[in-house]
Amino acid sequence: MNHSQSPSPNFTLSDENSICPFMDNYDFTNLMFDVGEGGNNGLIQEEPSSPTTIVTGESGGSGSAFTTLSKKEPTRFDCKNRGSRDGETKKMGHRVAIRTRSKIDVMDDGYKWRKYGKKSVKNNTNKRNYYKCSSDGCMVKKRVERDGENAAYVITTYEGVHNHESPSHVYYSDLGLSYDHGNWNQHSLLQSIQISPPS
DNA sequence: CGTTTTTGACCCGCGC
DNA sequence: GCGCGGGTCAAAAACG
Repeated sequence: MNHSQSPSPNFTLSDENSICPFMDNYDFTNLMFDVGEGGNNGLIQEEPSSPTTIVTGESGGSGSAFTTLSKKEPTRFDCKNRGSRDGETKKMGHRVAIRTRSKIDVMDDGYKWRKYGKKSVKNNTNKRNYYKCSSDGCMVKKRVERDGENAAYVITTYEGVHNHESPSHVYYSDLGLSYDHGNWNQHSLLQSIQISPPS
């Protein structure tokens, strides 16, 4: 289970990869972008020229549903604000869904994730994994599931915004390095996505 | 020894 | 009101 634990460049994936695991394992073929801000239906536009689609959703309540690449089953991301438990303010953070083609299920985006659940969903023989940021006070969640039809694809959904820098960020910042090929990961991508953090 | 994973149970919203 | 689908909890095991 221990994939690349440390954000160090020395990734030791159990696979046959060794040098550049990112480029080997990750292939951002489809990213879904959904700007479900308020009322607009964040539909994805799948452009053949740039097959990069990202889906983000900001708090919601409003059905920021998006159709996934014209699949037969319209994948819908309903904002389940289960805050009624403790009467907490039902505030959900940023949401980003990314569909990638990768060999491995979980991709190391620089953050430390702790798995807290596994569930088999409908329309998908594979299981969906639920992760939570293990950083203190950071309630960012992440859900990873393989595409039912294309097992080569992995759908990763981030929910929330980190209230801290990623370990890899501080690591590389300390070393004076910048994000480059080796350190490419979703962190930089997410950074570019999360341009409008929730109030 | 502390942290994470595992796994079933529980819980909750929604549709019927 | 009930059942389904999905999300989370929590105890124990596993891991480093």
